[in-house]
Amino acid sequence: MKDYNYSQIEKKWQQIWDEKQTFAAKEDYTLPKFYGLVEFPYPSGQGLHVGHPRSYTAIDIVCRKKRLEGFNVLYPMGWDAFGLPTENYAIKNHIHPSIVTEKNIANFKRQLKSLGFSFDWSREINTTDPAYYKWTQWIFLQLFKKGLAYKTKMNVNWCTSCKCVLANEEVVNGVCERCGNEVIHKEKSQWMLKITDYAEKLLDGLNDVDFIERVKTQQRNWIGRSYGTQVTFKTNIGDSFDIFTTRADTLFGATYMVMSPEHPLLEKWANDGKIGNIDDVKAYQAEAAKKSDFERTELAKDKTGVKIEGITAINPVNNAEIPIFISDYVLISYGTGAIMAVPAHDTRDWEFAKKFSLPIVEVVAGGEDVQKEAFTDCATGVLVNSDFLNGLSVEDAKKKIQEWLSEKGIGTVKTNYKLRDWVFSRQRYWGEPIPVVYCEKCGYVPLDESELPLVLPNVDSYEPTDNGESPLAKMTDWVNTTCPHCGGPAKRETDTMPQWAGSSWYFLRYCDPHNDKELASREALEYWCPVDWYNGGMEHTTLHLLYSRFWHKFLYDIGVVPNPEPYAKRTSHGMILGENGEKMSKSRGNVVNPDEIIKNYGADTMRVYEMFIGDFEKAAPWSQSSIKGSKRFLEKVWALAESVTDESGYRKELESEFHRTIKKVTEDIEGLKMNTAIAALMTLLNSVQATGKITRDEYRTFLILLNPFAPHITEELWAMCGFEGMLNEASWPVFDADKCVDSTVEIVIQINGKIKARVNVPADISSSDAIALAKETGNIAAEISGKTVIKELYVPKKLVNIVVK
RNA sequence: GCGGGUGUGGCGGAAUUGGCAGACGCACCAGCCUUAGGAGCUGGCGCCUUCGGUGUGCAGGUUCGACUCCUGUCACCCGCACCA
Repeated sequence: MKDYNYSQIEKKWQQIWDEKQTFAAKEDYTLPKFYGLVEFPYPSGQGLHVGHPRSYTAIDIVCRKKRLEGFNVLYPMGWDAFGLPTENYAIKNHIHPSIVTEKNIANFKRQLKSLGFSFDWSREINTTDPAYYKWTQWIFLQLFKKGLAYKTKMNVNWCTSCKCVLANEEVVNGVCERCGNEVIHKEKSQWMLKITDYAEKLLDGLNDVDFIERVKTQQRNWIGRSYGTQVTFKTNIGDSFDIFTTRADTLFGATYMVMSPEHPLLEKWANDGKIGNIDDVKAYQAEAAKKSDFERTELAKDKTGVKIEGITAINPVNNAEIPIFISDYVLISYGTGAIMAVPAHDTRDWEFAKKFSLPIVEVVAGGEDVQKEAFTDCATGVLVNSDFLNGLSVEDAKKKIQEWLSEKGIGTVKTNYKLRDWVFSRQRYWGEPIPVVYCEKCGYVPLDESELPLVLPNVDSYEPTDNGESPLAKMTDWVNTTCPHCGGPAKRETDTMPQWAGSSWYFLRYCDPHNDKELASREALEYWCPVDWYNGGMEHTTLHLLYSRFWHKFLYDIGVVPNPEPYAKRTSHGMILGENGEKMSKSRGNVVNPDEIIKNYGADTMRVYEMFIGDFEKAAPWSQSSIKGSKRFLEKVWALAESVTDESGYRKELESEFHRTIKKVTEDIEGLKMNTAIAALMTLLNSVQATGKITRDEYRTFLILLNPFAPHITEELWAMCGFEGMLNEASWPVFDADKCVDSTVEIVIQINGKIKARVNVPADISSSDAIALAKETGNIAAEISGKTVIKELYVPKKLVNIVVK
């Protein structure tokens, strides 16, 4: 028999699959469908990482199995190709980003093909292709028309190294998610998308989808809904202002107020000359503005602030005059940018009150001394020192005070979210142009849809500028245009869209990727959507995953897509770590190159190994020696072809094990437990090997079960053994539940829970027979003689336990 | 601080309506085969000194029986982080 020449075999089948378009999704919309999706990669210059195939292989296995089960499967792939690294490479080497992108894509595609993924390459998409980003721009125009895209001057996150604005989601621990450099605040005019309008829908939609729990939790926390009350406070100088609180019940305990240093009322009061200590206030405001996010969160836990002299607030419940402070522990971007401080029942207010020697008044009894520690428990407290609220529970007091406030017209029930609007413009070249012009007369005017795509023009230099403008701003003949509305002179928007734009709807394009009339036909969307199973990284939970749900819900609302949620099911894979247990990175020198692995072990071994490596959801370290186990397994499967007999069916002694394995592999693939599915196949192989031969039908079943994991070797063996057609056209085996159990089983016999003996019994033995048999086995009788039997029990197919004293 | 998760051999990891702990694989050990082996085959392999004990982070509890359930506790990882 020939040796297992994986290189030759893999190349052969990859060619055949390509030529025959074996894995192209069918246009027949009457068939049952399955849409499997993995996050399309950013084609970086480094090429594929061994982490990519973990996700791709898992869903490839699911898709291959679904095809064998008769589903019309869509498993597409494409390129999320706009982005900074390409642009930076282009700057350094003076090559146009599109050329770099093309080269990187070719390399990625070669690598993906060499792993034998069953992608439908006829539906390949590329976010930098004008035919694609035409529709990205089109969606932006729809958002603009509905008032969900707007431009505003605001305090933004600015990465000093990328020279670019970042979304909140892109700032991690005060530094740029991409380059790790410091993020500062900068006042800039930016395009924004009103994702906050969808906060409620994004939260509620989570109840209707099958996402792993940690994804749901993380999105819920990020959106951060909280129910509370907005209360209006008057001041001694007449102006009033609103605060937001979740603890309106503690209103009697409010002993001071705090405003964010950026609160707009401060400027008015300063201009009106109402602030007694204006210099101190201005100094504090300047100090706060200078701080980066990092300093404000990490280093500023220690409370600082300045009391505003000359202005006091009036507590509406008792008309007490209380001081107003400014402090950066109150954020302008959340709630109303001002709070009532209840030091007795809020830890932060308590710290501030201690530092500034402010009164701490207990209004909820049930905790320790509030002078020593804030009492924040809502469940057990009882209201005190609160006039008409006294004696009520926190919950009841909230209701009562809300009624009271609303009667007086000074308080309303209010829901707040942590989620902020999405900063949508970037001062970089390599992104989708924003299809809007600015006209002195008409303001921001969208391009007509017939003008799309607005193609990214060629520029001489892609260098970002220090003044915060996009490289496109230098292209004056492109920038200067006419207003679509009034025909007068106008300027094009020179900022581009963020990397997240193209990926926010790409899964829709796969349904109908060559359509030049609409982003995808209604029939295609109705057939394929929603995505049945989407696997991707946890790092995208509050970025891509949230953004794309937002766009999708918007598209649903304007009638473009038929479902309110884009993804029916979301799972997430753990990282593949370096051999030393650390994250793989060039600088750590622990990067494993997939090309090397394919060359030395083959794609099938690589696939089996990555699936066998451990729990799919957890991080797992790469092991160069463990991969050999997967190779040996496939070598054994190969060698078994020599021992195929002419017998048909399953042999009696192996029948139940075959049925059990079919059951196990079938269920494990659905549960993404590829490691135990492979273990079951290995166990079955060991059992078969022990008999020294395998029947045709047994081998046939085994090859089909293994096919999704190791598609090339199984297809080759299938052909070698002369089974009908191609393996990918075969049917997934079904198991018979009745045949999963052996007719006799080994049970253990315990005395007082300790194992004393084992015995084979018929699987359907009665309880009394089993116990009787147990007592006759080995030295059980001797062990229990002279003792009192208190209890005897039989757990079917497991054990007999005799309890004695 | 808040939220989520994890803790099992030398290693990756199996096992949950409570029922044989360590499946499967790696590494390792012994033997066979070989001129040779980073190949293959056979066997062994949690810990303790054998009989026999003991063992799933630690300490208790429930139970005939606990990796699994309960109480407390420790450690680590991830996410968010002054969100009122």
